[in-house]
Amino acid sequence: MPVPSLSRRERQVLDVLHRLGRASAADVRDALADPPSDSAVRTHLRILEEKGHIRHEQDGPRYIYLPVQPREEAGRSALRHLTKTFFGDAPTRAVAALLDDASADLSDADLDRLDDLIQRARAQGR
Amino acid sequence: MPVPSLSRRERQVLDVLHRLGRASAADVRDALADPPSDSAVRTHLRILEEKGHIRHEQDGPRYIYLPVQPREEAGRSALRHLTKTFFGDAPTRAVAALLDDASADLSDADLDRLDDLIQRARAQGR
DNA sequence: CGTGCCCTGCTAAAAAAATAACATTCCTCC
DNA sequence: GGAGGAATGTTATTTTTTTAGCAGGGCACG
Repeated sequence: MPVPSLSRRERQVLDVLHRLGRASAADVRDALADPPSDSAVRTHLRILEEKGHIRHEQDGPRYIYLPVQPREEAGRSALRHLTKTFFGDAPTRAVAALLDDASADLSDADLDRLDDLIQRARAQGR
Repeated sequence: MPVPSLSRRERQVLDVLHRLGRASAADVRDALADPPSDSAVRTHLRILEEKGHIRHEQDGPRYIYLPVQPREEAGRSALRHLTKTFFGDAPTRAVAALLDDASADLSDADLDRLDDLIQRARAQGR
């Protein structure tokens, strides 16, 4: 398990970038529940970039920051850690928790898609 | 979204406790990838307890620490946050990632159980 | 043109976190 | 009952994090 090398704020900022996909310093600040000064946010962005977790593109006068690691991939890795930590490394149990939590909001189409995923897993498993 | 009030180390230590269920200071230290001194671990445990995240029981001469919030519950809450951050708040997509990642290791019994969960969700949805 | 505004980079200071040293307490076993 | 060992509590120090102040550059617009 890789030691998380991010401080609390850095984690927050990086999460925001994953959520938004791409964002300016001001966007990030707006998305934080507990925002520090604009200048502070900028410092974190600069440090995250130094550490190689994000990069920026120029957009006219301003920088637009984006995560280096694709969202999907970062999500998988976070899921693995979470599954280990809270679900005894049993993905099925994590899935159960997700479904249980969300079941009220799932459409029939969603459920069909899930059935499909399971079909695929069965097919692949043999 | 609650602002995470835990520092990096505190998060690590609490994760270990969730993973192990219950653990002494030495157990926690052993479980850390990058362990500081025994004394440092103890300080974190004491602080986590002050903050109300963990509690301890006396076990003979030593303390056994455990999370206050049940593992399952903490897991759900972490899943919600993760789903928002990395999967556009779409639980189905988180499930897809989990299954995709784990499909090779899932037994038929696991898959049956998942089918069952989906059945239930369908039943509940109407 | 030049003034004001918005952005970035740099730097320094304050606050929080992480660590470990040391004292103390309690139990066990001779 | 005393010595040794293992655990906890307390406190101090170092390191990291977090924050913001301030200078500089470029663009838009009067």
